[in-house]
Amino acid sequence: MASKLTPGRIPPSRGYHHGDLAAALLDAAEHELQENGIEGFSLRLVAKRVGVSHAAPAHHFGDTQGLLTALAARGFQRFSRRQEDFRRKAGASPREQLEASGVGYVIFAIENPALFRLMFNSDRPDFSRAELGQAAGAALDELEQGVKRVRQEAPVACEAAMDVAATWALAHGLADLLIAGRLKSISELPTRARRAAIAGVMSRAMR
Amino acid sequence: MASKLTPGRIPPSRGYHHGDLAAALLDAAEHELQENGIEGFSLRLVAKRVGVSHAAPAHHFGDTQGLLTALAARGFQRFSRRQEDFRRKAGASPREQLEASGVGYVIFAIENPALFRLMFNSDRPDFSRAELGQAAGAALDELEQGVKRVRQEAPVACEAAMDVAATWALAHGLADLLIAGRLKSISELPTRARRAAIAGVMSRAMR
DNA sequence: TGTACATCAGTGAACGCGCGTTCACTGATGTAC
DNA sequence: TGTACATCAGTGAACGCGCGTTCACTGATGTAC
Repeated sequence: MASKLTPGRIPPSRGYHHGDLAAALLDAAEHELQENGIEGFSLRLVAKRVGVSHAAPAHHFGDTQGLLTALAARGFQRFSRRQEDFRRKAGASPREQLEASGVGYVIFAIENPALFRLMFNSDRPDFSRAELGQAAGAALDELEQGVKRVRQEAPVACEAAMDVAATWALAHGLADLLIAGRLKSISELPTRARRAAIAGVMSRAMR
Repeated sequence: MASKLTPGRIPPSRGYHHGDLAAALLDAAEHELQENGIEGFSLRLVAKRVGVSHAAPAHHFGDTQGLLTALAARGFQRFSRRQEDFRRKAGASPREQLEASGVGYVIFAIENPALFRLMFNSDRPDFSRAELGQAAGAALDELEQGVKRVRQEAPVACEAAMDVAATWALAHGLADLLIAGRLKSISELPTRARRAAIAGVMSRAMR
């Protein structure tokens, strides 16, 4: 990102220039999304939260869609990384790795419900922009590769596309229902138990 | 609904009074939702589509949220009925019945993507209103009962809550990914093949 | 090191727009007698 | 059957609001010399 600070440079804490407004706007936009939902999202509120005039964001993101596109792209990067976190802590077998991805998928959604909705349930970000299209594609590819590795280990008769669909749908459905506050039998568990329940659902269903 | 026509009564095709404006507004709202998405939904456009002044809807639904709540409630009723359609055509065993519900779940979403999103991915309808809460609850209960009947037939060691979660999540995830235009390997199939693929995913995963 | 200048980032006032809601109204309908 | 009246459904003008966007501007920064 062009506005990224050169390393070691300390941004002035106050003053006419912000220092790293682009990043600050993304953070603020994410909080706005959490608090007001996509339906109540506005550029003016984001600017207000950062303490900057409401015309300032245009210098960095063009328009509202630009900001939401950048936010969704950053979301997909974090989404991939979160799944990687879980894979790193899991066993080495393809199956354990795939399950870990699935758990990471769901946990990310729980940790970032508003962002997850922006990424998956909104028409507002522009997926045709390379920035976002690539980030989203990379996240999906990783999952697809995971499924293929499991099939190579224990080949079965079904079509690969259906394996991918089933695995993805399970993780995605769990994520979406949990953040919508349905499936309270799981979402209301304490953190550790909830995580175990999610892992249980993923592993039983992948069997 | 209070505005329901008494049977046999023919509404005047033109005139100051509409005849059955409440139903017409719901239909128009659904089309608006399809065309503009929830994010672009407005009461004024709905009224315009029906050809009525933009203050008229207030007489029937109070405010925007009232209209969206009624629309979502009607959606859940149709959602239940659609699943029932598929159950009626399926085999009698609990497993076949549950699979049929799952397929109906996904097909409904494909047939009514905007409505499905209103029902599951929006904060705008008010689920605390009895009208909607009951319709949504009934749809879920039916699914839950289906899972329980399968477990009675072939009891396994897992918690019932997890069975429900896995089954629901699979159907829901498939639905949500398909209407988001992801999973193109399935969504771009012709109707019959697509339906078969959905049934395949559901049945393999429920195994 | 100092100065001039170009570039950039953010300001704040102004714009037009569509929105939901309110309100006094009027035309149509149904009912009581 | 006819008339008076209450109720209801829809009108259309008006309101204030927050929105995104535009624009001339100004303060800060970095660079060339």
